[in-house]
Amino acid sequence: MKRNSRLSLALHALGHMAVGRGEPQTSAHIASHAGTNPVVVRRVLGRLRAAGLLTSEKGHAGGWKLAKSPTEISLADVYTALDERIVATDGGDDVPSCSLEHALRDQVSAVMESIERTLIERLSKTTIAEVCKIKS
Amino acid sequence: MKRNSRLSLALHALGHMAVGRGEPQTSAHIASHAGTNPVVVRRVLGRLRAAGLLTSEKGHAGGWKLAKSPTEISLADVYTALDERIVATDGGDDVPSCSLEHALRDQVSAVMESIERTLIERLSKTTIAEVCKIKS
DNA sequence: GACATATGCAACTGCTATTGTTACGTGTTT
DNA sequence: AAACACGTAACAATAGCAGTTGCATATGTC
Repeated sequence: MKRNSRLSLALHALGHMAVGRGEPQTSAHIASHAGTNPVVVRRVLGRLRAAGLLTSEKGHAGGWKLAKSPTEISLADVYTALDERIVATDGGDDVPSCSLEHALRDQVSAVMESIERTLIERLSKTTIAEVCKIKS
Repeated sequence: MKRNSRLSLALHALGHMAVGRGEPQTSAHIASHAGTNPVVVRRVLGRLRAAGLLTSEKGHAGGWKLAKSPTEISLADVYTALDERIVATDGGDDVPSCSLEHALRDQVSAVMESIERTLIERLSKTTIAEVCKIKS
């Protein structure tokens, strides 16, 4: 896989759950279709569960299910659940040295933050249901 | 440094040039203030020069200068000059395996592309001059 | 209870992208 | 000629992830 694979994998997994309504999807199943490893799937989905987007069950007939309706899960939910901060560089905390550099750094990170917010706002306008309008 | 350092470094460098009007900034000067290496600075600024955003001069009193006014350089110019595609994953060309997976992949990349466009549109609304409204 | 199944988690390996560094060439000014 | 600054190639060091293995835990079936 390549960059941004966490977000991509998460969306794929959510897609599987949204399409196969009700029946829990196992990490092994998702992994085989996504061309990756079950452990990797669990790692990513674990974050989404921590954010309350889905639930998991152990044992027979276990697996992963959506915690909400696909129409209630936005891409922003997924993005933030994964702690992705694509644009903004969270705190490069080295000494500001000169004051001009300090001011510059502040300006730059302010703009980055602003853009990050714009990105999340855009993401919040698309739901999992829309991404998976394939057969729904 | 950390991730996304190219964009950040580029903005810092452009900031220095915008503030120190006229006088060319050397890569060594920028590097020391940005806490990195002159060669790294040249690597990044070389791309911006290729995009026509700035010029460089060799020899005594040489260095880097803006090719346009700070008000004419948008963040989108910098972003595209660096060939950054933060959101979209350009062509993960592995076999689609099952058709559902194929459709899902298409949907996801379509959304990603859309978001990338939104991001660039947002970036085009901010200029270097605005980022450096420190003392202008 | 025994067993199969599936998640939870930790530790380790390996790969890849990027940064940092050194070295040397080229052009420019004094 | 000498100092200066960019241009570029080559290499080392690093960091972030994906991938893998192994084992513990929980759950349903027989």
